[in-house]
Amino acid sequence: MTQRKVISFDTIRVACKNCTLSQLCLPMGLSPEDVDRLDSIVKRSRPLHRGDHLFRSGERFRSLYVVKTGSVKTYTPSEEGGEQVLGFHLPGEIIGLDAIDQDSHACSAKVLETSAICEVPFQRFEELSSSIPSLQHAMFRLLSKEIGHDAEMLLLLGKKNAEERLAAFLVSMSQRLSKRGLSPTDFYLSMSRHEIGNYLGLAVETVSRLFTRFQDEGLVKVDRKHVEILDLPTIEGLAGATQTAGSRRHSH
Amino acid sequence: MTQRKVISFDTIRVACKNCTLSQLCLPMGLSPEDVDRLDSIVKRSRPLHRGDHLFRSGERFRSLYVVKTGSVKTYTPSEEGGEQVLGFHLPGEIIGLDAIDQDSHACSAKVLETSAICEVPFQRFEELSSSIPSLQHAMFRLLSKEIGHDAEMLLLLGKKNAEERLAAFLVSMSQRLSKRGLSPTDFYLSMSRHEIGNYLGLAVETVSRLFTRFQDEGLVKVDRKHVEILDLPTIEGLAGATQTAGSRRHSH
DNA sequence: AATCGGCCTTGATGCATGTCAACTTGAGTT
DNA sequence: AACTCAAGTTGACATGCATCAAGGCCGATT
Repeated sequence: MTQRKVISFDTIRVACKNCTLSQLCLPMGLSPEDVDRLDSIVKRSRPLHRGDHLFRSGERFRSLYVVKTGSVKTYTPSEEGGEQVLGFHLPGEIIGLDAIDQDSHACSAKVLETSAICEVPFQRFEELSSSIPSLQHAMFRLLSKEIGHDAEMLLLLGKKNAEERLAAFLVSMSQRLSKRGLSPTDFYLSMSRHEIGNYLGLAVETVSRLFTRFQDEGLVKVDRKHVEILDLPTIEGLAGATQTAGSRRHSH
Repeated sequence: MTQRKVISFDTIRVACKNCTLSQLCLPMGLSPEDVDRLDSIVKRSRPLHRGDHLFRSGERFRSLYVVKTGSVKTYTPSEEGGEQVLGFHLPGEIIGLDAIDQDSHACSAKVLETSAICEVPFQRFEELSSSIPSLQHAMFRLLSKEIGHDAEMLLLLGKKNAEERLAAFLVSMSQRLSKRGLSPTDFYLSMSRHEIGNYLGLAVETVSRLFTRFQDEGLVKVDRKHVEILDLPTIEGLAGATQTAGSRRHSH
């Protein structure tokens, strides 16, 4: 809850057209004029801090949110404090897509570290995308991409073992960070081991043991939240292995 | 591959406006005129049979498909014949949404029984939905609904035990069939035990044992593909139970 | 610098469920 | 009616990972 550093407002008062994320975000493929129109409906608030919520399960759906800097986790809280982590969201990624249908949020979104967030009022966005075909197309693609990503997670949770899951997690982080211009082999995780385990359907202890094992095998160097990937190809192999020869589960 | 019965063509040459599924399908909330416009781009082919593919992984994406009668499974094939079943699709449900982003199909869709399918060429659909705001809205909701459904599956695969998974599967089938005017307590499953297990992340044997157990406990009566649900409330309880007192996994 | 508490790690143990194997059943074929 | 084959069932056994428990480490607070 303690704020580490004062973030300059200049860093978040940027328009979409100047945003380095525009290739990953909604402006994807829009003309400069259309980007301006989109920009005009986007709200930018002051930075949020670790633990703050963008929205909570059950709340009325009004806006989509885009991570500009920092990171966010989405999760479905259950009675008795249990939860299922649905995802970790990095800059450029859009949050709240699952709420369009029900008009209310089924999951909660919590900020993992000091983060800047863009808010996109959905009704206005819908009007706008009616009049900008390429924005409608970008939105269809975005929703579709989310569905595709979920399908990958289903495969991960349905068929992969603990080792494959953590490897897949590391590869995913590596790729996504890389797309954002950061190092694919040296990064800090903003989420706890507990949250990683929850996300991957594993116990904290299993995650911890796997990190240790990967380190012992020379695949990574881990110091708390700091991860250095030493042998990405091997980790990709572990992650991708839908079934390495002679392994178990649902072969046939 | 053997065709059981000759299906009259009249049963599939129906327009969207006369379709009993219009409340569940794309025409959801459209004016009669707009339904006609949508109808004009929809193609209806002759019935497909068990084992036929709507599309295969890797193929170029051209159309969305809607189940009109029958049922379809989607799955991601992997090398060596393994697969992850992503879903079973009943009348009114739309298939192919995950392919919009990549412009190619990442999964395959196979017909489980003789089925009638509507094909919706996507490019034309996109043009149409630009000019019909309520169609755009319906499509956003549909994509969003799919994302919400996937999130439920993530919770199921990430946190629920075998018993809860099969119960959730039965409840889901019951609810969806009920919405289509069929009995919520008496139905035939078009998929094999193997496919159910694959979908739920369980071994065939586990599924089989659970059906037997549920039957012994008087919750259902099962005869091969025929399922009668005798005690729906209890099954719903098992399915919903995010964590029944004294059970294991990620409590805390 | 001492204390505290959360997070992480490591070890020991148990169980749910996967795996292997044998048998049963029913539908289709001859 | 005998045969065949795929699908399902049931039992015996193996194991990956959760669970339980204890201890270590670091950052925050005083």
